[in-house]
Amino acid sequence: MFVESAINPGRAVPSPFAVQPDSLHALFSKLPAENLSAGKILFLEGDAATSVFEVLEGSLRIFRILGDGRRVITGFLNAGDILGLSFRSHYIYTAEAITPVTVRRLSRKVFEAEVANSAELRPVVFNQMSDEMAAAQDQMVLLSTKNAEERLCSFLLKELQRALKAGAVQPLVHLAMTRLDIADYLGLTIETVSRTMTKLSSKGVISTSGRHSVKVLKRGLLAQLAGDGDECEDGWRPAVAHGERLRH
Amino acid sequence: MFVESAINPGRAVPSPFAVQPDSLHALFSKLPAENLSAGKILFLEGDAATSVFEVLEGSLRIFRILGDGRRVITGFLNAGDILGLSFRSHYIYTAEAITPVTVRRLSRKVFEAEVANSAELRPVVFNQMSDEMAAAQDQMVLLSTKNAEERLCSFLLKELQRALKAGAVQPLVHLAMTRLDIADYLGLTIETVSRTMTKLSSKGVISTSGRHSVKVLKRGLLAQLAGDGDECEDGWRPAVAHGERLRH
DNA sequence: CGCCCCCTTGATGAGATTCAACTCCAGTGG
DNA sequence: CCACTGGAGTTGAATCTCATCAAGGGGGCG
Repeated sequence: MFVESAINPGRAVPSPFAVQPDSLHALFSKLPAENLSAGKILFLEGDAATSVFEVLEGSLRIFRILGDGRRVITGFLNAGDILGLSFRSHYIYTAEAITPVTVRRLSRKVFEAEVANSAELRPVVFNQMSDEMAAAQDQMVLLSTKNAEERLCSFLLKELQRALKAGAVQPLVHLAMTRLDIADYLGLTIETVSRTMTKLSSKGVISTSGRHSVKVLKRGLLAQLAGDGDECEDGWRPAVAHGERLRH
Repeated sequence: MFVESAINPGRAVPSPFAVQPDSLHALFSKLPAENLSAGKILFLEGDAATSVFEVLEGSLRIFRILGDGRRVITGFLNAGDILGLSFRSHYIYTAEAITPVTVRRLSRKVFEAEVANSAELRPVVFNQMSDEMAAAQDQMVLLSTKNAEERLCSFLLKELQRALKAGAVQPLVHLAMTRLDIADYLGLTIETVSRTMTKLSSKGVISTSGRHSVKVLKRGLLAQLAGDGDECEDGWRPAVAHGERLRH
């Protein structure tokens, strides 16, 4: 059950269900499902954060809009994900449906009361928040240091892992979002995303069919091109430049 | 006490003490202080996450090292900050002293037990984690969309706000970290940071004296150059492209 | 005082953005 | 059934910002 707790592996996995899959899920199970059609807003940045959501079906993008109209997508959500934990009084980003979406809504008050009353639930919520934090850190690493190809490969690799974890047998990724979404998520332009996709296709790493379907032909190479293949894996430690460990 | 909860303002503030300043602090108050000299490591990425820390004095950098040796600084910590909340079983980054540092160490087990037993403490811990998440999101926005000047101005502005909040009367910022630290934090090179500093000086926005002292001469212009001056402030809302709100 | 490291400044080049044209596809209505 | 239309994606050429490579200052500490 705690296989996800080894050195790094669970970090990039956005699913909240790596541990104790059911206890959070159960909170929502008796609530009515709500439907959003594609393009509809679930909540806006700046709104009072009154609800926590569970995504039952479909995909959403979460983003912030800057003063000059630029959009930064900070994440995508899919079936099984929980949305709305890491907020104080107001939502710090907008959540919008990419595809038709089904969610369950739990009032924040009830949610907090349930968490307060359940010693089982607390570590699950805590782990969920820690995973979100870890994913944000990964994204910061991607945005600070990776070039266009590395970013796109990282993205495709993560989507592939998600698909496989969700039960896919073929290395086939369905990208619900548009190229512009991917660009805004990776800190690139739509043209650069498109060009890089083309380059990966011509290298034989992937093959695209239609706008939303990508088959991964060379997973190893994809991982290598993603740039963090050997990052701190299996016991590797950064060289300590001029410091010793703190005795304690 | 809840002034920090208005639309956005508290978001970028890393201090955990915006609300209920003392309850977290109190947890650590009876513990012995530990000292680290500059350059010493408090903990390494990948270490078992056994402790939570309170910084009493000094500054630290938290970072990850990539396979090829590149370093990504994901944050800086100062007196009053809490370190080590957002972890699962292992630390996901390294924490290293920039200046001589004094910390108090609380075992994770004890910390979790205390939190479990105190209904007062839980929302404080929760808010602290939410603030960390918000700061991470801000950093993602900075790294995705801002150019070198905007990044540096954002950074200086944040440091200025921290200094003022800490009781500074003059608009004087002390940068404990090196240019390389700033570069690794902002996703730039040391040369670009240096050039941009020079440019801001010659524009009369700031004036530097020595390597670590920066006086902010034109705070308004600095905020404007930071690029998010009018981002969603006072009720501004992003135009909803093709969506309506979900009725609920 | 002198050395070393940190920082600054300059010249060049690579990679991504920008601007622009064109293709492809889905949906619509005649 | 097919032409029309508009959004999404692709491709090309020019531009620009920032990284890289290289050399020179300056401050702090022995």
